Amino acid sequence: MGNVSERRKQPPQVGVSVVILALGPVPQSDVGAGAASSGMGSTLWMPLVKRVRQPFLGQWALPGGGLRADHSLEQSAYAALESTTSLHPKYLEQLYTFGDPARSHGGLPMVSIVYWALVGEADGRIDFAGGDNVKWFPVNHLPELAFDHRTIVEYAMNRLRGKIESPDIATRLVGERFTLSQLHDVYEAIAGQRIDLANFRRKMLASGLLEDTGEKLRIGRNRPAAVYRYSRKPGTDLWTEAGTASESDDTRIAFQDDDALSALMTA
Amino acid sequence: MGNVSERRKQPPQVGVSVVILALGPVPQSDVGAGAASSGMGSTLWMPLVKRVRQPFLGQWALPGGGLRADHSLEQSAYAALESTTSLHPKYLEQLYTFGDPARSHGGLPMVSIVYWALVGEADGRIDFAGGDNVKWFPVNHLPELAFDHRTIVEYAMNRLRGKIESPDIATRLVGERFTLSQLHDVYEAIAGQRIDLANFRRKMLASGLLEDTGEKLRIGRNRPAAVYRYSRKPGTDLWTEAGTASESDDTRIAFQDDDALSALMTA
DNA sequence: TCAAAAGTGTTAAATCTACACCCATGC
DNA sequence: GCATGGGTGTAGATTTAACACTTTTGA
Repeated sequence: MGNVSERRKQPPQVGVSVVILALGPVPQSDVGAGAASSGMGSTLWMPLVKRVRQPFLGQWALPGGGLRADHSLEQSAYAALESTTSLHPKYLEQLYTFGDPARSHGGLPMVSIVYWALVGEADGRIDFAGGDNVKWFPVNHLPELAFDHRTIVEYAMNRLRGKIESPDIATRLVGERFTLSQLHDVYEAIAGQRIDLANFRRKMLASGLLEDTGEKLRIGRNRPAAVYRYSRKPGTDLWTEAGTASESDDTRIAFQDDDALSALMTA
Repeated sequence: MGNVSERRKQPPQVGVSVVILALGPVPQSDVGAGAASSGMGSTLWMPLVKRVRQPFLGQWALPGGGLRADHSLEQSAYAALESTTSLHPKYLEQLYTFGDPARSHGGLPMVSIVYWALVGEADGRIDFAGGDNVKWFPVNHLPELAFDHRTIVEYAMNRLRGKIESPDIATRLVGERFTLSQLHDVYEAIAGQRIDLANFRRKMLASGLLEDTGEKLRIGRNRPAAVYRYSRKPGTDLWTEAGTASESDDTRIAFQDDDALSALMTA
C-alpha cells in the first residue's frame, strides 16, 4: 500500500453523501388530539445511518457511498437515497464538495460530493422510528455525527433557508395537495421565524403558482380550508421529477441564482 | 492497467479547475481615444490554457490539475490560478462539481471540482495577449473549448450574474478605488442590461457599503467624479482575502444564499 | 457657450407591513 | 352563541422606476 509520503501524492478517495429532509410531526408532544394525519406544527426530519466500521464506528453519519467511475454523481446520490428510504425525492441537488485533508480524522483522505434531497411527507409513510442501522432524527435534535457531517448538515440547512424564496421548494416538501396554512407551517418550520399569515397568503396567491383544486379540507373542527396544488407551468419546469436520474447531471444544472439581480435592473 | 470492466468499479480521477474572470477593455475597438487607462465599456476576460496531450490536444481548456490527497480543494484551485496569472484573486469560491462519466470524451473518467475566481482589473497589469500556452479571451468570444468546459463557463457566468446583487462582488472586480460610473459599468457588463444610473447611484450609496475617499477622478475631459472605496465593515467580512488559503476550506463556507427569504418574513 | 458626464429631485406606481376585521364551522 | 382557524380589507410606510433637471468641467 505504499508509505505515507507516497500516499500524499495519490488522489484521494471520492464519495457521495446525501442530506435527506422530510417533513414530519413535532417530536415528543401533541400528536394525540383527534386530527386526521397531517397539518399543524411540522418539523424537518432526516435519516442517518450507523457506521459499521472505523473510524467513528457506531456513530451516526449521512447516507452515502463510494463513487464508481461508471456512475454519474446524481446516480450515486440517488443510490444513497434509496438505501435509507423508498420514497422518491421531490428535489435533488448538489450541495457542495468537501475535500479538506483534515476532515477524514484518521480515515483515508476523502472528497465528499454532497447532495441534498427533499422527500415529501408522503402521508406518514416514513417510518420515523427506523430500523437498527437507519434512523430518522428531527434536525434540531441530531445526535453526534461522524466526521464533519455536522458542518455539512448545517450548511444544508442554511442553503434550504436561502432557497425557500423560490416558491416551489416548499411545495415540494408539503406534498401534492395542501392548504395555505399547511404551506405556511412549512415556511415557518424552515425559516424558524413567524410569518404573517395574511401577507403570506396574498403573496403566495399573487405568485400565480398555486392552483385551487376545488377541494376543501377541514383540519380540526373549524372552517374548511381550500386545497391548492402547485401548478407546474409547462416549460418552467427545469426539474419535473428527480426520480428520473437518467440524463447527464451535467447538462441540466439548475441556474438557481438567476434573476437575483433583477433588483438592480431598469428597463 | 486492468481491463475495462475492472476499471468501471474503480473510483474516477479527481481534478480541480478554475474559471478565472477579470475586467478588461472591450475587445477590438475604441481604445484609441485619449483617455488615461481605465473606464468606459468594460468586458470580462478569462485565461485559458492550451492542452498539451490527448484528448483535445491543442484545444483550449480551463486551468486546472489533479487533486493531491494532502491538498485542500481550495489550495488546488489556488495553484491552478497561479499557473495562469500572478494576480491575487479577490474572490474564490467553489462553483460546482462535474462528474458524469460521459464528460471525459475518450479520456479517463474524471470528477472535476470547479472553482471560480475574480481577479481585479489591476490597472492593466494583466497581459491579455498572453504567452503560447496561456491566453486571455473575452468571455463572449471564447474559442472552442475542450471537454464540457463550455458548459462550465456558462454555468459560471450565470452564477456570476446571480451573485451580483451582493454589492461587494462587483466592487471586487472593479478594483480598490472607483467612481460610481465605473462600478455602474461593471454592473452593466455583468448583467448585460442597461441600468438606470441615477437609481443605481442612490441604491449603492444607500447601501452604506461605499466610502467616499476624498479623491476626485476625471475620466475624459468632463466633470471629475468622486472616488469611492468599498468599506469593509469589521466582522461582516467572511472573506477578507482569498490569498490566505491556509485554513480549512470546509469550515468557513460562505452561506451566500442567506437572508433570501427575508422577502417572506414579518416581524 | 457647448457637449458630456456627474450628480440631484421628483412623482406616480407598486409593494410591504401591521393589524383589524368578517366568515364558516362544530360544539 | 362562541371559540377557532380561514380568509379579506386597508391605511401608512417604504421601495421602485422613470425621467427631468442642475452642476461642473475642458475645449
